[in-house]
Amino acid sequence: MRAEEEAYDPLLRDLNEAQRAAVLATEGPVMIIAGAGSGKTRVITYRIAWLLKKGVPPWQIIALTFTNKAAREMQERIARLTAPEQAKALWMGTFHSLFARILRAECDAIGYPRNFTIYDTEDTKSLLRTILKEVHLDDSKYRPNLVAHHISMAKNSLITADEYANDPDIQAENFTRGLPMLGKIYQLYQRRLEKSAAMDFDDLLLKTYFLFQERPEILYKYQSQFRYVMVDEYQDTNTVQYSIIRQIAAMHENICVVGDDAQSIYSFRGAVIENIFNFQKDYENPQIFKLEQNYRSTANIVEAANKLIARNKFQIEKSVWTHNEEGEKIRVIQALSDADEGRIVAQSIFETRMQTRAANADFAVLYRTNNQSRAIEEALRRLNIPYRIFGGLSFYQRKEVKDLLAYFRLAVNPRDEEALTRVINLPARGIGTTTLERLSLLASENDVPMWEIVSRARQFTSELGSAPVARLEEFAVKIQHFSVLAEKLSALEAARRIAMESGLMRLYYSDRSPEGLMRYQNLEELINAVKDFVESRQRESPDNLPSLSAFLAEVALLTDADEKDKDQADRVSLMTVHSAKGLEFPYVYVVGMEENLFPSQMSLTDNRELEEERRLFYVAITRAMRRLTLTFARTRFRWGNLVHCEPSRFLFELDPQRVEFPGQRSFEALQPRSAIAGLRRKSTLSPQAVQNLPTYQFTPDKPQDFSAGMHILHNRFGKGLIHSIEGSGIDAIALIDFEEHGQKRILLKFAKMKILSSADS
DNA sequence: ATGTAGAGGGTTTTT
DNA sequence: CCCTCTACAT
Repeated sequence: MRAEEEAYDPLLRDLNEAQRAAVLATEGPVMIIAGAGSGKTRVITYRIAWLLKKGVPPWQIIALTFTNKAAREMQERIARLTAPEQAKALWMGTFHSLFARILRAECDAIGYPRNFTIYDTEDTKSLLRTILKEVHLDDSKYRPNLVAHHISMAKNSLITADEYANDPDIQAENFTRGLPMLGKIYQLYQRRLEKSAAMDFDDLLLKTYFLFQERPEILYKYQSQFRYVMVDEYQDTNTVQYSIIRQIAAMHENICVVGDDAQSIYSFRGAVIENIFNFQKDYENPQIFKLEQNYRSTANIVEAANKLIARNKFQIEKSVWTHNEEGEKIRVIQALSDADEGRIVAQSIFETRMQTRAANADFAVLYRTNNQSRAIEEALRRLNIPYRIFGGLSFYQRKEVKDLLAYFRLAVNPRDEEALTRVINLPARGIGTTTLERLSLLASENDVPMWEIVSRARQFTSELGSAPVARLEEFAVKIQHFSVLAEKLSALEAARRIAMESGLMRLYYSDRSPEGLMRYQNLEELINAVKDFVESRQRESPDNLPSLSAFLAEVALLTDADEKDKDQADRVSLMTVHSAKGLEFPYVYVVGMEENLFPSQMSLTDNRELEEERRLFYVAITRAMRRLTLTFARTRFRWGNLVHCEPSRFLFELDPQRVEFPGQRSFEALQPRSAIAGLRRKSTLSPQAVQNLPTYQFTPDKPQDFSAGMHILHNRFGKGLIHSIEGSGIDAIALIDFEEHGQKRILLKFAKMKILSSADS
């Protein structure tokens, strides 16, 4: 197609100039920096539609997203732009789901069965608890949550269990952390997963990486297939994701990454914001497009957000602007307590609805932490305002649902030890803790999955006793029967029969309490989910019946955000700022704008983390289309006691021209002078100075500013702690312990380092 | 084997 | 505060 024809293609008419350029640049490395509200999703979907229109077969395009929801929405939009069959044949989905698909196809190469189980975080923690108990480690010191986090971070950084356990630096670090056994636990955990034919979320990525690394012919196959690679939210990729993308894209280099460094908010789970900064170095001659026109928000909101984010030192230069009207000023409201804050928000929603005829669904209340929802909920209920909470316990995490799923899992993969221990005595069949302990011991002595012992219990009669053996045999026969059902029947039939014959339906039915009833209904709901799954699969290919194992494969990667909103009722949305990313609402309330909450107190000591909090606030602000309201409370219940709160420093970082204080004369009137002075002092950088800084720059502090005990950030070696300083003046040399690079001697006059926190803080 | 009381611990964010 | 785990009693 010629350039002039392209300009007339109806597909391109809906795009502005920058968007169109980004869509048309299909070949070679491309980075699209998409400011908030600049039509990012539109560009991705149109770009893919354009490729399809040019005749690229859909299966040659892989498009990676972070949530199933994003993938689904884009796929739907592409289906509308092109044809549904085409959209369906795209490799479009989350990193986890697409790589799980590849791993199942290539399972032989990694020594896993096709039906491997995916452990969710619950399973992971439960397995860790078991291991900790077995090696007699104190789980209040080795908190499963903490251990899981360290293992996850290691996996996200491509460090295997053996590497982790054998690396002297890591060992030393864990020793000083007071967790010397971490490496050992990681190894045990990994062996246990493999014995269970299970993978955790991170394994789906890590094992894909090593598969490609160790089997070039398999990598070659996928490299050849995926001629076009697209990655959404590139600023949130971690090291494994980044590395796999490089592997896949290496052949054709038709890679397009889309993101916004200003919205990078997931470093806590291993995201490396540098990935987006480094794109220009990683790929040759990349084309860079910046989508800077905001279509979403009023000028007041856009400008306030710009000015706020300009305070961050690490960023890619861009200027988001809008043609939209000036709009209302941002409202900052003080509340006396968290309950009062809820009341104010609810009242305001009520009034706004009356004045503007806005729908409930036009409102969102955003908060930093999930537990803040409570006060808001109560207030909304009092005014009879319907609401919906996003996040929290997902359907698939509820106990009874996990119980039945465990039976499904066992039917498909009896080696799944978490599933086995979960239901081996549910409903109660006289297999108590003693028997379970013996089973576990036998399994590790014989180095086989626990299921081996259960299914051959008779051979261990002397260890287990004859009564338990009889019960175990009965249980084993039942599971084997379920396996046959799962193999022979459709997912729905198998699910129904397993639900009945496992005894779970009866168990929960017999509980006549309201909670019991709820649980029973949830089981039915799960069966319905299987039904939906079967029906939607059959719509795609009517000839073959989807199996239970196919259902499990899909369900393992669903989260609460993906639950179908069958309930389209008109409700106010309540959610964390994190889960609001990518969404927009006409009226947004950001509550809890207080020090130690937003920014979170965990972030205060580390400048990088504080910048991430600021980006998070940027995300919050830019969700709003028409009106943005920020509230903070002077007191709040925390851990059950009332604490005094200070307004967030972020409030003081907003452009005063764009803010108003309904019912207050000014910000100053809200508090004692000293508090203001203190907050003001913390934000000394003038916005102009910040804006004039070059792209992704690094401003080092001066040599004389450093002293022993400081935490610093070095431009090459990363984070470190100054051990001591020898000499003085221009020849001073610092001995620094770097987190990643060990101890180094650095001449201060040449060092490019920043102070993260000083010794006394 | 099941239930209850009491202690202890956790609050950042999630595929 | 609220949830979960444990210990102990039944």
